[in-house]
Amino acid sequence: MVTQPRSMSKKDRRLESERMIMVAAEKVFAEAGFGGATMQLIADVAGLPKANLHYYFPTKEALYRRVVQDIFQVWLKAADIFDQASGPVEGIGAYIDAKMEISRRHPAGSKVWASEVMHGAPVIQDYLETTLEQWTNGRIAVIQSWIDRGLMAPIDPRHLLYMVWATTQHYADFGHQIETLNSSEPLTDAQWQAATDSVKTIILKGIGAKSA
Amino acid sequence: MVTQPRSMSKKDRRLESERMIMVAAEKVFAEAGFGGATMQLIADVAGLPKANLHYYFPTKEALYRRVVQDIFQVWLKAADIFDQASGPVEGIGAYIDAKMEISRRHPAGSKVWASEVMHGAPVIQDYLETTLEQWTNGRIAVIQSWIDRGLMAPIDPRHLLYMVWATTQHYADFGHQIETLNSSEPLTDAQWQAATDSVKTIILKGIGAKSA
DNA sequence: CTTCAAGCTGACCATATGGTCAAAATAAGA
DNA sequence: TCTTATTTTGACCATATGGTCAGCTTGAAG
Repeated sequence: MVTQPRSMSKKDRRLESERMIMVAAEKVFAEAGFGGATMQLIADVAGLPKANLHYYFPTKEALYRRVVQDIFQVWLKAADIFDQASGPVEGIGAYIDAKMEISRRHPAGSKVWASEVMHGAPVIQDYLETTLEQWTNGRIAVIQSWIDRGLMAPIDPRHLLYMVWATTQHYADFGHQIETLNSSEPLTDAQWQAATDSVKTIILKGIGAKSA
Repeated sequence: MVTQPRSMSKKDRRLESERMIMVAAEKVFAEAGFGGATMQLIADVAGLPKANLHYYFPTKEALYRRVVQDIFQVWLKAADIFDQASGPVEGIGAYIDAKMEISRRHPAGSKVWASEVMHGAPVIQDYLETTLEQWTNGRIAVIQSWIDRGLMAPIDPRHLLYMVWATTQHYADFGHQIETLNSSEPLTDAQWQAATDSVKTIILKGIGAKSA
């Protein structure tokens, strides 16, 4: 078994090409929106001729859909931590950590998601109605159990989730505004840490979270 | 003095026409993004021929710029309450009330603003660097004075502001997602009130706000 | 080496879009 | 009523864009 194969199989090359295109597409869709993005620009960013994109992805919509689906998966995976927690301090705290990390590492993905939802979720409406709703209801049940066990104040779990989503994603979606208000400098490690701490402090204190 | 003048002056008619176009434009820009919006669609929504739009607004960018500037004004005005407050409970509480009300009444404007910032603020960057920065610094000073007077916990005022912005605007920008998770029904009056209460409760408690 | 399927690409096309313009319609003032 | 400035609009244009396609290249299997 070779750990770093010099040459890839055909299947691997195909996946690799698709991956490169999707990375470029995510970036361009995030910067220009679906309507403002052009296949030509995505091709340029990916360093490929435009016709090559259409070899791997038949239409702009198809490419966009794949990008959004990809982001949604990252989104959901970040929530695994949530379930293994014994109480709100650990669970919500870790969830905020994870979501802030995603905002920092994958701001483009967050923006594409935000843009998609803002425009009425034309391509992932079915995901919202199925996967997201199930996930949300599951998490609401967990939070409710914490409330029932007296581990936090009787806050409506739904609005708590919205607040966590809104606040953490804000650092990605509105990153440009935040950077501008930071003397047009990207946040430093320390500033990201301070932001995360502030968010966690306010929310955990705000819901009266107690360790289990 | 006639309270409801049957006929308007030339100036009024011009303003009225511009207003109608901008209302239509705000809606279309919010739904489709700048790139996805078309002058033809805006014209259709406004009930005017496309050429008429270009009589009042020379280019798509000019129209868009006016729409964004308009929104920014509403944004700033909502903050007046902030200053007249004696302490964080009244000031931040009223600010959250006002911003939630805006999210409910002008979701399209919020979306246009979000879209603009997400794409790097190509047309209102100067506003971010001047007006918004000044406004923000002013509010930070107010919050800091509250902290100094022991009226709230020593939270970084900047991140507190971001949290208020993020959370309140989330109800407009992600309104579609929220509606989907609400059995695809718009939030009722009671649900909006519950949302506002939840947000205020968590944040005010989270920062340890005391009445002055 | 030959074969052939998979991968790649320049050139091309139909359409949609932002924007223009000349002429018609309308309204205001003398 | 006549004149003039403003407003309105259908028709038109140049360009950009999503998508197609025929032919070329590549590389693996036999």
